[in-house]
Amino acid sequence: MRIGELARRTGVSERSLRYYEQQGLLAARRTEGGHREYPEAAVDRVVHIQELFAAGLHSRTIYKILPCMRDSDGGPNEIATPLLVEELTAERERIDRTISDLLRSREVLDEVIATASGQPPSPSEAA
Amino acid sequence: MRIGELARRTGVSERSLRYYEQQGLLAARRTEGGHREYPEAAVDRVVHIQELFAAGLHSRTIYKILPCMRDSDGGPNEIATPLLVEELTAERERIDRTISDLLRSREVLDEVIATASGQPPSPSEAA
DNA sequence: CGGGAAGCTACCATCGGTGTCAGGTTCGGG
DNA sequence: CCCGAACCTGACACCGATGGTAGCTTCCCG
Repeated sequence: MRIGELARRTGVSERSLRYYEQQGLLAARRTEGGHREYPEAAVDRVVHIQELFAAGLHSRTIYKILPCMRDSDGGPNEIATPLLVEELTAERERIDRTISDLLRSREVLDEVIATASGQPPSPSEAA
Repeated sequence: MRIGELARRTGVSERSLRYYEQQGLLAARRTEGGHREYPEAAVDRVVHIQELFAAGLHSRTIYKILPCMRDSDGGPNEIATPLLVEELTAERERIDRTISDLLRSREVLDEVIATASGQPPSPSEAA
């Protein structure tokens, strides 16, 4: 498929898809005239990429782990090097901290919301 | 206390503390000569601010919810307006989505790490 | 009172994914 | 063949918290 369809099907802008390619995250064959031609598997791959971006990983990190993921494009996988594993472990810890922050902040929001709803901070009923 | 001590005690840079003030998040009395003078409660407040920043809230949003938080500086609180509640609810949903993304991405990382550690996720085929 | 530590303001830089525009080329149905 | 839709490359802008520098002032201990 071409870039327009891929964008539509993934909800990712064409701009971003080209950026992913530039970062080495997403390969594409080219037509004679230079237009990108994506395989079906590209849809899943873009979804994966989006997830990792959403988790705050940098494109360079994603670049390194993509070949180590299962079913990244159906083929067999590479194995992460010890160095990469170390990096991913650090990333994992960062994610854990972020989740903790989010949970705590969500509680704060809930408290403010509950208070405004006339319920002093003990979550029982919602209006 | 002055800004240096507050920075030390909260782990937040002086630069950021001045930024918080500029954004209306953190008030400070001034000495004759113009130096900032913070009360003890500022430490807690900065911690709160950091948590909310860490959760991805913008300073403008933090500005609006700070007066609605308990013990923000020990005094009585304002009650969030319906409009603010709506905004906070949206923010809450965003946080929920972010947490989901993080959990999923963490699983991905764990899988890659586990695979590299010699433990294939499903011991059916070993290449 | 002198001098070094600490503060002040103001400004510019950075990061990185994404939006957007401009100007040109390719594609493909009618 | 023609033309509009789709695509191409390249460049610039943005967001927003934070880092850093420069040049000057204030603070406070000795």
